[in-house]
Amino acid sequence: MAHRQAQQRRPSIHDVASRAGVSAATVSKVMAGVTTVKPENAQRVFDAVEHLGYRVDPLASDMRRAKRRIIGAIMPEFESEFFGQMVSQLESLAEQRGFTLVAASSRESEARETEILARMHDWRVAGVVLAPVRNEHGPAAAFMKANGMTGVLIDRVLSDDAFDTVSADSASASAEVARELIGKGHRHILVIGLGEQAATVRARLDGFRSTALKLAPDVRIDVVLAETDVEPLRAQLRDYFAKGERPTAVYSLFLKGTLVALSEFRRRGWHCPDDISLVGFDDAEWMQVTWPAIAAVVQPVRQIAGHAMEALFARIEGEEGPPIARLEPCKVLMRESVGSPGNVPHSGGGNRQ
Amino acid sequence: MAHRQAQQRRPSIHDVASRAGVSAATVSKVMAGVTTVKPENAQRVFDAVEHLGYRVDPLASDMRRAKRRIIGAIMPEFESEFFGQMVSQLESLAEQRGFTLVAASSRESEARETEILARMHDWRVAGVVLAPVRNEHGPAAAFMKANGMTGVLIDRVLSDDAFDTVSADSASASAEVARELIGKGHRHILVIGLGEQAATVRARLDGFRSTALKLAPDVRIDVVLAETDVEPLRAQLRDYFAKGERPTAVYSLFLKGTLVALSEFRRRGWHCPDDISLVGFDDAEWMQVTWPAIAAVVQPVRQIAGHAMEALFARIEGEEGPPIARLEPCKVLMRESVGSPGNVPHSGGGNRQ
DNA sequence: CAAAATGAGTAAATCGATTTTTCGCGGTTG
DNA sequence: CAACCGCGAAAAATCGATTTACTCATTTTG
Repeated sequence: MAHRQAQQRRPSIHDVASRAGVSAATVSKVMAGVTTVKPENAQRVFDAVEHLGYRVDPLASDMRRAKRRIIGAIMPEFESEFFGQMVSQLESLAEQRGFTLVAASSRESEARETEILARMHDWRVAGVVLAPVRNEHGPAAAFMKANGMTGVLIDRVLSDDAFDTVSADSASASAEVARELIGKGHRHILVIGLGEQAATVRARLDGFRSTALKLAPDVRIDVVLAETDVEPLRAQLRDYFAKGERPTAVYSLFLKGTLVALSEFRRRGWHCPDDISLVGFDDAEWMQVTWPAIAAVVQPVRQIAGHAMEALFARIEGEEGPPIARLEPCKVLMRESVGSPGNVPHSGGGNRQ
Repeated sequence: MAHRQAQQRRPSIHDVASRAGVSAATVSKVMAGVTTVKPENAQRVFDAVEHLGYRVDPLASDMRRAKRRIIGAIMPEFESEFFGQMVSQLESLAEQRGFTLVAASSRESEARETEILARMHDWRVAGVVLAPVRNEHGPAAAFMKANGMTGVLIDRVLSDDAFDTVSADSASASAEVARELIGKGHRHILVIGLGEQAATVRARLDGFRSTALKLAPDVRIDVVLAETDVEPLRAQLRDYFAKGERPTAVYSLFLKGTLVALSEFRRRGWHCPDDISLVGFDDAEWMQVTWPAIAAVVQPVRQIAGHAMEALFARIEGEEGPPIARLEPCKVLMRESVGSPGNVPHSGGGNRQ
């Protein structure tokens, strides 16, 4: 069978060398673009490469170097648009520099996070982009420090004393949300979030609260924070409303919270923005096609990915100096889910036209 | 500086060997669990491993084998829930078997798809899970065949003469959608899709059409198919409605189509399900929290991923025999976006309880 | 013109494992 | 008692590149 031959061993650098009539070392140099090779020999090597369809084996090639051309990426999950885009960006940026990206999901578990990191250390990756499950003080970052790994922390992180960090400017974005809501006349606002991700949640909460209080000292801000999981948050939110609390706006500090809020509104038959307003941190494609379109804070994924990789490669190439904490500006998209309070619907069915 | 030591070279198998007073070969055997090692020596190896914190370098370990313990995954994109979950699943399944998953996104380009595949071939991956941009007859599958790579094709694929395939049973699911819509009394239905993904689109379309016609020979089925991109589809859909066409239900054959349909409905001020019904292929988390909740065909991601990996590892382990085409059953979730035609809303607000 | 410097290339060491081959030794067997 | 087994372990080859050290020429320099 002729097509069986396809399964044969791929040509190695020695096959190329013997066909070109030079040594393997010379072939290696030609492939690396070293200029001290006689043009004639270089040409023979190129011809042999062409004829045999030779390609450098990255695994063998990486064997001899301490830092291999592999970058690790660890994300809490892959299912959301944010991390999906992030992985996609990181992969393309790594590829541009001739690196291979190995991505793994910690599935929101710090234990798994550390395990994955250990495995990446086994691979002697040149660097790691880590979006920690909780924050920069978790066991994963500690592991990286203890093992002298180079890396960059992103997303659920503010700043660190050992690693560069890149994240969205949660505080400023939240301040802008506060400005918008206060400006529309809201004076009783509920903020929901997940306490686990301490650093960012605090930044978002503080940014929101301080600006809101500055603009309207009489504003009432309630906070419903669940510790770790989404379902408890749903329960707490249900309780909160059951007690008769009736804020005019809800600000969700993370995507799943926005979904929870929406589903609770549904349960109670409330409609945005007539009955209650809603803004969420994190944008998603569907938010602009629903009725109403959901207002959201858009994180600059490309910038975060880009600057994370920039910082990472700088460190890989030996850049010294104290860690840098970067904050990327967000965009706030005020869509139809935000209105003015007391703006009682044209009492009828008109709330849908 | 004490913590500088962390950056030191990691211990190799020889370090372990000399500390345990045995040869490297013996250490290798102990690590591999070979039983022909004297218990006493094994114990000394374990002690040395423990003391030095030794871990096998997977890269070096893979050097000597033809098939390395790496699996490649190529998806058209990472941003959607479907492919996000898919990558997550595949990663975890690969890890379970001691393999590392390298994932890359073809970004809906067949050229990129082949490039990525070539790079994975350079890595001598043991196998590839490929979700082709278009279908099983693209250049990527051809490349795999030509190079004797082992792999499994998933998602936008029906069956192949060289590779195992796993995909959702689009035809049956579409038939069920047809049953539901016809059952509710719809007799003028619009189907929208993207022609590019020939195989699956055809299956979904045929499955829907044949069942609908069988149940109601008088049904009118319009089809709006764009060739490659989503925006042309939006334009065509706009034209279609502008001509005065007024189907009572829309069946979207893919996720983005559902978003396009929804946004077109919005533009025209139509509401589901009173003005028009909507079902989409592919489910998403947000679909159950919007008003109305969107009916959708749920693809069994875990089953697809699981069976794809099963098939792949069987082939890696040398299983012979003709390629197997697997179809995984979908679930159809009929949510509020589907109603009966002419069922003019109980003109009031009652449609919200 | 001899000595030192430069250029171009190769053989061999190296990376960190795995696998094959060889070896030593105590115990059988003829 | 010599030839033979078989076991456990060590030595050596291997995987496919890169890099170091070294060898010839050729060229420059004192």
